Amino acid sequence: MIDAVNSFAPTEQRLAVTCRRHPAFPREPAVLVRLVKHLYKRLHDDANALLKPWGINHPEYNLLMMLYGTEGYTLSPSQLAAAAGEKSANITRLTDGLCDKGLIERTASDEDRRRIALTLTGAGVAMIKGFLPDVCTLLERQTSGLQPREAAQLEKLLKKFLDHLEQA
Amino acid sequence: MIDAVNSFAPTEQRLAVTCRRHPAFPREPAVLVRLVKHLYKRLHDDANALLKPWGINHPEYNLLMMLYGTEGYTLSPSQLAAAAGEKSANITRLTDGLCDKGLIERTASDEDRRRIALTLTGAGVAMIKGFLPDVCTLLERQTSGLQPREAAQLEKLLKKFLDHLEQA
DNA sequence: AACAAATAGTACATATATGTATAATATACG
DNA sequence: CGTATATTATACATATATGTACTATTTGTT
Repeated sequence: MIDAVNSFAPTEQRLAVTCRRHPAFPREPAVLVRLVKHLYKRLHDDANALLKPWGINHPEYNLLMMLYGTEGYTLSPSQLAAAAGEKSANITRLTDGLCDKGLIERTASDEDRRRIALTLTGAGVAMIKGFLPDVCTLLERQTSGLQPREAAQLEKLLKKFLDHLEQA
Repeated sequence: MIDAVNSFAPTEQRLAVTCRRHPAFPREPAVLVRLVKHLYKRLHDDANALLKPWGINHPEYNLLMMLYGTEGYTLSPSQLAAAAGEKSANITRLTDGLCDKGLIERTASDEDRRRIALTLTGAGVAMIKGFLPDVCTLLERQTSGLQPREAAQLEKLLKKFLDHLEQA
């Protein structure tokens, strides 16, 4: 093993001290919340680094991918917000940038005048096809430490965690 | 069941379409990355909301807790960055704010003149003791959908995921 | 001993993200 | 039908976060 030092150890150590001082402090939830945060920061940074040469950042990439996975490559800002996990104001800011880059376009909705339709352009589709191989490699590398069975179990548990958060 | 609609469904649906279009697209890693992101955003927002009446935000809370869990309530900025999972420039900005609020103080290090010692003040310790009950309640509620065995398994898998990210 | 390389922490310009007010429009209700 | 309520999307002021250059200092190397 190259280097078994666990980057989470400094965090866990401090939580252990807090638990000794306050036996009622819920160690497990505190550990889980911080693991999610550390993972998120790392995954976010790695994706930003890979996408930088393509002139987009991780959230922009995510929006493009959610449109790409939709019939007609089209979603409204509200739908895109839900699919991408972004606040509505951020959707406006991010989609402004993607429009400026010519990767998506905004058009009025036929059925509801309050709504806007966001659609991938030809350039947007081309860019996705361009970076997909690199992104696939990154994604595979990020989770290569997990066996398929473990990844499936992790998915199940993360979903359960998320579902319950949303019922509170 | 009150409302079984799964907030992650819009995301997963789009990933499924992408996988059909690109069989080599790694669905499992893409799902895991987005579950982590959705969880992080939600956990972050909930903590910010709870802490707002205390005049601090989630990252500031986290720094206070890492100091609280340390001998003498003292860490250097580098150590705090590692424990809290924050970039060094953010540590400077956040600790500036906590100093302004009188919750921590900066002093020179005896053993290394490049270093600074960050220490909780009496007011900082008092604030932690003040909000801990509410934070404990939030933490317990956030993970109450998971059985203890599931939470332990989730911790193990998240650690494995994180460890591997850091060996890349 | 002298110099090179690395580390610690910060300043600051820039990037990213958000809360909330607002206007326009659709839907619900009496 | 008229009015109230909810929804959609955005503007914009503010909050949060970061990359990188820099200075001071420590450690490593020759």
